[in-house]
Amino acid sequence: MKQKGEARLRASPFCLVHNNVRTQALWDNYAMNTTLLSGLNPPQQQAVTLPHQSALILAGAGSGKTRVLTTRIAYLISTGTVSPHGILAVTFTNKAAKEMITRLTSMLPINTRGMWIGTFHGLCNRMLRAHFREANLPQTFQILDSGDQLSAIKRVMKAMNIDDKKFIPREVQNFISGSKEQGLRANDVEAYDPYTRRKVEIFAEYDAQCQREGVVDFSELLLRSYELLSRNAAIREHYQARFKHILVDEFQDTNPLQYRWLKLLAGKDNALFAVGDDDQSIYAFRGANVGNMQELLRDFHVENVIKLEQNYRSHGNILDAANALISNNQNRLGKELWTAESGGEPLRVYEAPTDVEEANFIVSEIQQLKSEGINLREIALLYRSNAQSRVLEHSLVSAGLSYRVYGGLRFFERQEIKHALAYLRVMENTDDDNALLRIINFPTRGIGARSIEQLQEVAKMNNTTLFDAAARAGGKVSAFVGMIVAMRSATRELPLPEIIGHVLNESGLIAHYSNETGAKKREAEERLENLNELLNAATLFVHENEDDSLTSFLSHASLEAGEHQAGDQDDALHLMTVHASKGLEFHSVFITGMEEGLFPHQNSQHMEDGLGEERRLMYVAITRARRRLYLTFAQSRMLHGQTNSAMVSSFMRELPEELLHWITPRLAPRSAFKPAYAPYPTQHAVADYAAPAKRPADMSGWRIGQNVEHAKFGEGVVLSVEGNGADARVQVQFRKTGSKWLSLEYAKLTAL
DNA sequence: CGCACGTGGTTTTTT
DNA sequence: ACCACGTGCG
Repeated sequence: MKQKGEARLRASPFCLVHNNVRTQALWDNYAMNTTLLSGLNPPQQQAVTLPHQSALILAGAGSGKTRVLTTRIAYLISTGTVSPHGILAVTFTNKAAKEMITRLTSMLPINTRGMWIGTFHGLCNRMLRAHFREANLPQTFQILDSGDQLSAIKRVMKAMNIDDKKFIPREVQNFISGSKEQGLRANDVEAYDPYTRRKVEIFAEYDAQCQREGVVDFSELLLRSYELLSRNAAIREHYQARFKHILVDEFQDTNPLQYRWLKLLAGKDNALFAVGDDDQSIYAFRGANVGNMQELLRDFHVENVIKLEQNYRSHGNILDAANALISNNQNRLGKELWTAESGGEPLRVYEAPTDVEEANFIVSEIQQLKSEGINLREIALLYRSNAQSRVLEHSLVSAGLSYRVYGGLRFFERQEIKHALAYLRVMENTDDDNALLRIINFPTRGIGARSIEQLQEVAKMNNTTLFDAAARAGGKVSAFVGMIVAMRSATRELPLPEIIGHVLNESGLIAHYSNETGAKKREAEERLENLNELLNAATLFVHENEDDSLTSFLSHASLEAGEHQAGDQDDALHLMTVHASKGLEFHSVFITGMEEGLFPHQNSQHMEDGLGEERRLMYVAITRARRRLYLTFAQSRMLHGQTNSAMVSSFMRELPEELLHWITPRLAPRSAFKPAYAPYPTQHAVADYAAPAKRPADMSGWRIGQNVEHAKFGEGVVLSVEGNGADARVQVQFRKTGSKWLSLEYAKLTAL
């Protein structure tokens, strides 16, 4: 066994010899490392065993990215290259961080304590808690989630007397977060027009308000941490001396601020090990900058990019389709997936007349798959936008198939949970006006809008927080203050779950929901269950965390809004957006709504590299499938209450025909195009429906899919036909001018 | 205070 | 079509 491992290592050009330091520890762990490395392919081994230098690992879908990342850490530690203390591993989601810890625990005989493994936000929070004074924050600073941030912005705008019609709070929020993600404070933003200047003023006021109230939003966690490191040499040097190895997952998703944060921590001596896939960059819309990959190569003098191109997930045809599609993108770092598996099945394509029929087809296929023994949990229905799930759900319910929709409201975002947490937050930090406003009159205790306004005026006049103003008020307001103070002293010595139990009762939340009757009864019962679940979450938290303080739990609640729900066990279909599917895999995948305007989405056209991002999204969707992939589309679909006709997605034409099996009659072959127009036929949705045998010409003489020419509008394709005789109208999608309804009595249409 | 009605928005979303 | 949110009335 040992011999075999040794032979393999010798045979590999990427063996331990890379590591020039022949430490005793290395030798001791030789056997262990052969185990660690066995089963890795050569590029994976090369990545895992790289010497102390910065590296970019281009890891394709299903190429063992997480495995390489965790094995790298295990390798560094077991060879004695670095102690756990010197490891910083960063992810984007809590799920990914947990996964990494779980895998490491199973690989290493030591526990992961000492390493910093977590999300960007989690780690920044940790750092700010450790240096709250230097970061100019109260010890018990609270974290605003996006909802909290939005209400805080609305409050600022109200105080500034700003018309929320002219300045839409949501947009201001994007502006503020967007700026911070670029590393910009209000006075760093260059504003050349009055509108932007006003937004900058709101930005500045908002930050001032957050500072007064002792709260930070998500991007503030990062920015504040970045500023702490850049301004405080002692702290910066401390962490630079500590984290010899910095490892980043999903590097293509980093925003400019996150990249600067990483650079600062890496300093000039530490190794940044970045794993990512430019072809799976699908979060540009929220500030991710794929360009960071090229910058990394330059800034860190990365000499060799290691590519992980062997895919262990999908059959050949699926990969071939993905490769063909993504090859249409520009400026790729370059990478082509391959597999040792055979070609497998062709991709199945289905064209439905309507979205409802598309859903019905999917249901019947699922029933077929089910009868073949495929578990429902191994099947995913993917769509570009959430609105599409509705029709699918309807059909699934009728067919009695169980399913789970991902991406709904999460646990800590539920109203009743937010209320309960708000009580706890005010107890922790009375300056948190956001939290105070949420609960001062919930459950209702006779403190109306008028009283609250008065409080706000008093607070503003005396330059204090609402709680201080409330403490000086009388009547019901002072009763409220008394309640908070009493809660705080009554729970001072209690363990976390008991603190929460006390607050749930004393606040009147339990009583409030218990008293609901009539139409709201059911809803209230569910809310009570969730409050009970909050107690369970607290109990679990105490078990799992060393620091089981209330502050720590509240951070946890903000940073980890809670995995979607329990119920992972039951065998149910997965319904989700393509975005949400990243990182997952299924035996069978349905990519639904393959229509121009939907996927690629219409709005992507106005954005730089919008089509490229949509194509990457499609690439992600395709590569989720292990064995079987369906692509379905509908000629007409109900959207925003209106039935729309659409052409098939231009992406369909980017898939090699020989990989496709058309269940419905297939589209006209590529030769039917005249590529005289734009390089991508998206703007001028190209006419390419073959005459489907099933749909004969109707009384009007025109049939759907017919290629036509109009004297004025040029070439197009018939999307639908309506009415007869003098009333007959046809809807035509023209290459150049979009779709139009034409009355057949007047329009001069010629068949092509 | 709570309900009824009106309005705006509806690509993707983690922290 | 549908949902979330805000305002105004009883």
